[in-house]
Amino acid sequence: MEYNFKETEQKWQEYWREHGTYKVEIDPSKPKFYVLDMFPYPSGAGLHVGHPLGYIASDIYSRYKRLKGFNVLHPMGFDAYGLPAEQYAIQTGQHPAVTTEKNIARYREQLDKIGFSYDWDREVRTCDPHYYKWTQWAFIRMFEHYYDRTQQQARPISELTAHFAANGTEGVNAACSEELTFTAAEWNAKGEKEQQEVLMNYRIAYLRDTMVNWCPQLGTVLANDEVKDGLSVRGGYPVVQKTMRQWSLRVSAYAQRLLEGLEQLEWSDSLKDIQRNWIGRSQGADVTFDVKDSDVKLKIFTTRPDTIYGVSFMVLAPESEYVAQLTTPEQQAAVAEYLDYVAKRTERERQSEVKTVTGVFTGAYAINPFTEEAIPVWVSEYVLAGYGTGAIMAVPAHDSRDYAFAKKFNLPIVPVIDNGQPIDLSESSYDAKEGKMINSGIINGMEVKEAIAFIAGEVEKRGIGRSKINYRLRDAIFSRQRYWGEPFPVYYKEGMPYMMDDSKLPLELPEIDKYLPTESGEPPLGRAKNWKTEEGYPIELNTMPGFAGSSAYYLRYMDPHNDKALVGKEADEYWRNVDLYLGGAEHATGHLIYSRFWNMFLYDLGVVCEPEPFKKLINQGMIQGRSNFVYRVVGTNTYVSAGLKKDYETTEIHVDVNIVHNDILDIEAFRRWMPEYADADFILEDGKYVCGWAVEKMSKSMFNVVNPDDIIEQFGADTLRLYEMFLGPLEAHKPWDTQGIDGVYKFLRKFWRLFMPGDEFRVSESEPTREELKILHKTLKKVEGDIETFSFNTTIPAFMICTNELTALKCDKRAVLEPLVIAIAPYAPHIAEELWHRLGHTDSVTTATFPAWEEKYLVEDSFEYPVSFNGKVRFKLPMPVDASNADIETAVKTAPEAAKWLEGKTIRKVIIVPKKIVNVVVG
RNA sequence: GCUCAGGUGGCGGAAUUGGUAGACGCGCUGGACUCAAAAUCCAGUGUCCCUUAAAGACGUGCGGGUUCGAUUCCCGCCCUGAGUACCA
Repeated sequence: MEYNFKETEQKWQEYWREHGTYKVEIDPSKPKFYVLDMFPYPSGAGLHVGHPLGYIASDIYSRYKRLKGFNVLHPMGFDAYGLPAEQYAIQTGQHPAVTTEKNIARYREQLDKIGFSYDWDREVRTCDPHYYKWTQWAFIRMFEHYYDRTQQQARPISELTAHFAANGTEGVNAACSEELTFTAAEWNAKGEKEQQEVLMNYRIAYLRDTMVNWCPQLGTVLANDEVKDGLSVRGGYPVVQKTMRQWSLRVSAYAQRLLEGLEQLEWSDSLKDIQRNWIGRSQGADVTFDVKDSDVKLKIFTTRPDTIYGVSFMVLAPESEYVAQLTTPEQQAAVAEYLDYVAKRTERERQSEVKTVTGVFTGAYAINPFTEEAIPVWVSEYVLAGYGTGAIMAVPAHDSRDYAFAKKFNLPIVPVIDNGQPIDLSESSYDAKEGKMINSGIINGMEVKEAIAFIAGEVEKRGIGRSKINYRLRDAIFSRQRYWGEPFPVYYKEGMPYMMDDSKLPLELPEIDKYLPTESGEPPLGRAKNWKTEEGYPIELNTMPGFAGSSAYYLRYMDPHNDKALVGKEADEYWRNVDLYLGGAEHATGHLIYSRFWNMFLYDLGVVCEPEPFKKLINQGMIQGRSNFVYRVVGTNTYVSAGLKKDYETTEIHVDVNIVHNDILDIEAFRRWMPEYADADFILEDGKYVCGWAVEKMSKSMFNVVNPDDIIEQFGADTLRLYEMFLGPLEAHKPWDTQGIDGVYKFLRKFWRLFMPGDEFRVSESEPTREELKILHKTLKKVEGDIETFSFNTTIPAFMICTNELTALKCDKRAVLEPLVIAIAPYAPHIAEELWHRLGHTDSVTTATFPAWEEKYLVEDSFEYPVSFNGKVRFKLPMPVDASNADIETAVKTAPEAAKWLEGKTIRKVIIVPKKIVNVVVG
């Protein structure tokens, strides 16, 4: 009887649902294991075959861990707030909640068909008030805390106000937007509003005028990770810099901990690297320069204090406050003109024209504290306002950007480092941190490293600066001018923001009639009626960004129905954190940073017991599409086969991969596909039309989307699961090609036939042979080793070989077949469940124990005799250490084991192979 | 530019971490079964030389090196992909 996947898969999916097979509860008697997928945003297009790749891998691992005796938490949910639903709402008037609900239902339906072991009772949706109540709750906590650098943790803002009242800013070491200094008396003299303004400088969630990435087309601001190459990641619209009053999260306060925390994590090195670069720690020093004929102290940040004798000019960022302070009356007009030019440039222009050097002289001169020389102060857009102090000392001889600037404006280039060979400064600067100092007064002759430390110390001694660490990581802008997001639990009194009481949570998203900004330019929530507190205070009109809801969702899965806490103590202490997290690497600088920050904050508050949310992380690769092309002869409706196209001038046109088989076009289907092709002519080769192909992103516009539903319909879910794993290494990007799926489909049917040699299900209870046991244990060992290392792609061949070998032996022993059913269950749960029940079990295969393999069955026993192998004879011999080929030959000849097999034969070749085995080719 | 990952048959990819390169699958070729097709099964399939086979030579991006032995380690290039981009 052939395997009927359709009937079987449906039957067991229903069984699992009815029996609550995948429901999980806290069980202190078992070790826990938490396997998580990055939850999807349910888009209108539904899933394509690329999406489930990671889900299948994590499901295999979950099922395996369960068979290994772990209590496995494996939940799924939806990142339900997002731009597409809102855009759709703007166009159609359809409420985003309705669209989202519909898309989720579709996703759920598709996911269910694949046979995942999710505990759906724990599902979370970020747009559900029961869920976002806790997003709002966490935000309020961030508002109520500041970051104490001395204690290296978040502390209640009340501690800070108490300190201010007693000592002013004296002794305060808090993360802040700008360093403030005031006395206790000054603090106490301030009014409520003034005090609140000061505290805003310290709060972890704070409201402030900031330079933001404004995207006019989307009508909203974007975080740094939502912008790429000056364009919005979603939509690809231009982004400009603009000052706006926005909520921000003081992520930068956690920079050092985010950096150090990486050490403990089992993440790929490349992913850790991306985060390290994003955090961008750099060790240097602040140095203050006096300004000639002025009281202004010009503070700069440098990582190369050693080059201070080579400073030949200073540069300010155009947005720097110093510009106004330092510009001389004579230069006023020129500077104003330059600032105007800079303001008009978009972020994209600025980035694409990096090589173009621009700038203007302020007219001011700074005094080099070491040489006492007066050096000109310039303004240029190559210096960024947001990093360091927004001002630099320029050393053109040893910094390529300063070099380009000096060349353009004819400023002096003074070498201060000698690396042994003559340094040629006519073409480029010498940026390396190696060599001896020259032309450098007190540090002449020192090595660069020495000089850096010396000058840093000297600067500190003279009180004109101090060592400083800067981070590239910026605070996260947290306001979005959109409708479809979490409302802020914030109201305004006399223009100052106040948090709502926890008892008012969740603050539910109000209904509005249209989803566009208001006529006066307010965000969509400006349209909401009665959007005020009971006391009549107006409520915040912005909503939270996409990453708000996804930052702590893994905690909510632990205790999804708890109405009293984000996560209860018991649940948190049992499940702790995610043991295995699977998702795409594109979240490296967004979600994965924000989540770690959010979790560390909650850790500081004692809400969670682990400082890091995701212990081990695997980035599954993307499944790309494999597109097919036809070639239209220019100016005709004639299409030429790929092999002949070089003789014609052609246009390449995407053709639906679903009407192409093995790169051969189904001509009739093509004619039916679109009206314009109805009377197409073809130039064939060998009677066939051969299509071209290319690997591209899987997308509708390329006509290369493959829907998992179609694959399941044709081959079944187990085949889809196996094939997705078989395609290649989990972490690699790889194209989907349906052609190869036959192989695993055939394998499953062969596996089935092991139990069904005739028409009847039949296993024998007799003792297996040593050979059969060897095949079994070899396979079990391979499967276990592969799952533990996430090499799922090489497990499938192991199952195939095993099945072929057992088929050849006509093995029907229960003692061999039953363990194989358990071993394959994580990969192909439906067929395994069916066989398990046919084997006479009444419980689910998920409650079985993963069979242990034993070394004793794997020991090679045939090596005392030579085996014929590709015309070679193989011996087991101790491998001679440090032996030349000749020595090995001697060793072989004289070895007692070998003598009897070499009698009267000539050794033609000796090959040493692993495990001290020698291959001898005899003539 | 900098950082990281990678480059193996017609294709996807293996190779127990320095030990028989190309497992397994696809595709292709031939055969069995069939009136025929589908399905299934069997055999072959890196390149060159050759009627075929044996035997041989060459083969893991390119050029060197270490080693008895290198896809694996080292040095220098080339190419592809990803991240990042005036971060001082």
